[in-house]
Amino acid sequence: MGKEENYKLNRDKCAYGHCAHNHGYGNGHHESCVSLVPIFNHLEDEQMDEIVEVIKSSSYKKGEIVYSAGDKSDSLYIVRSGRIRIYRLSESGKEQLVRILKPGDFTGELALFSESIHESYAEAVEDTKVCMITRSDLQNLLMKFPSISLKILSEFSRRLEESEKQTARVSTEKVETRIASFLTECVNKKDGSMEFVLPMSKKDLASYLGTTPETISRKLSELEDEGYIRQGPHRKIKILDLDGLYDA
Amino acid sequence: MGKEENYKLNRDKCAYGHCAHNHGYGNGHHESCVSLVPIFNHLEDEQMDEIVEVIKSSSYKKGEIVYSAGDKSDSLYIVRSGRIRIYRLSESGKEQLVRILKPGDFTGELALFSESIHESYAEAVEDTKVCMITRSDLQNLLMKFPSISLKILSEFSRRLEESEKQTARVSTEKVETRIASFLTECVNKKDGSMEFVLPMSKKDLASYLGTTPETISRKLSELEDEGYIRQGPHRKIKILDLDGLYDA
DNA sequence: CGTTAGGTTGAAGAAGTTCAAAGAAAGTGG
DNA sequence: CCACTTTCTTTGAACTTCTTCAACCTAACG
Repeated sequence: MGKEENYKLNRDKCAYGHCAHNHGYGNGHHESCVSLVPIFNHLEDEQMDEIVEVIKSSSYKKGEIVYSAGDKSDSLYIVRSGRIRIYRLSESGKEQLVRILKPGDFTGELALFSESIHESYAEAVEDTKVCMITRSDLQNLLMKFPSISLKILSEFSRRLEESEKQTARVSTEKVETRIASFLTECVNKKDGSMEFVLPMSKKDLASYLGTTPETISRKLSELEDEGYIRQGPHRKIKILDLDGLYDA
Repeated sequence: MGKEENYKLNRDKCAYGHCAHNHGYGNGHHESCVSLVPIFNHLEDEQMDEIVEVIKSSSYKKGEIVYSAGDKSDSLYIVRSGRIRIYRLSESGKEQLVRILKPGDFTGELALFSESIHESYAEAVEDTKVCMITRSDLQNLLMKFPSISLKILSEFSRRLEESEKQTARVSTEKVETRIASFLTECVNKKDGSMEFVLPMSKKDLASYLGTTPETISRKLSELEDEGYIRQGPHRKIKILDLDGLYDA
């Protein structure tokens, strides 16, 4: 479990290594995640100050578990740096990768508003720093600054849309199609460039797409043989025929 | 498309057949859905009045489409009576059932807060009445009554949790397990009773669980042969061995 | 009461999983 | 920086699960 400190106490002392990067950037918010994440960074300085008051900070070493299924959930976690893997274990014990959090993303939402038990696991993929807000503090903030709710609602609806799309994909498309559309989306996110690095291991990709590493490996080879893509070392992938990939 | 009327103008005239059921129930809110749905019914009467002002009402005959993928989305739809099927069409043209809305449920959320194009289809399963609030009206309400946001956030997080669970199920469990856990949940919702009616056709169930009607039919027969359940007429199902079903 | 949509059943074939084994990459500690 | 260990990845082959198609049956609906 990560060490937890009251961030308020440290906000001007820069007790963390990462602060070095933030020195001299202007206003006093750079030291916390408040000014970094989309759900808060639209607020006025004074409002941010109020949030900073209730935020706690915590860090996790690579491989550490942030929370487990069954844990009581009473905080919202916001990633400040690093990456967090969110996954589930099915009844039959298989792992299913739900999503990977990057800086600015948050998790812990489910339990904040409805139930209070986590159903998924959160694991630091690399050394990771997070900000935490407790349920009650957050609810106070939401009542006080309704615009935060709108931001979170916006993020929720985006995520819901994505999750439902993912369900539809896994339940109606065959593996090859799922892989193809995943690759296509990687390109879209890269905005044009036909070359990119897979955002996760093929093992995780298999888990995310609802298949096995063996099948991923085979299907990628097939796509390569058919001339749609080329695989480089270190998970590098180059799309050779985007349109062909779509139809495949 | 359903006929649309400004509900405000009619709220005291009872232009709708259903109003007959509501006459004489006490306060003036029973005629609209405001007092019926969880996201609004916790408010004060005066606040509800304000919402009633901006609500429009609309009704759809069985089989009518409420919205289609690709339509611009600018309203939240709240089901007042009837049922609405939400489904997606995959790139390969297959239909995937996302959820079925009952009275009190809402949809249209995605586009209200982030994108503005529907990715799914909404179809009235039976004659259905809905209340609608436009995006801008809703956003005003949310800023004015922050507690509404909390309700919607709560519903979103519940739905998100459910959707992610569904994704995990479809991607890690085999069909028989998915069916078994679906049946188990039907029992849980019925709170104890081991007998219930499938909430949808087996065709829709197949689409919801990511399989085919043929497979559903076969697996249910198998479960029956193995003594876990008994199928009655009219989609009636009785669970004979709940624990066995869990492990199967 | 006939028409249409939903449901069942069989048989054949496709798609994906599993297991085993070996090779490649990444992390660990000297 | 190297050697070592661990984890990830690839490949083959047997096997399982599920889909598909076609036929037939049954319930729902105008």
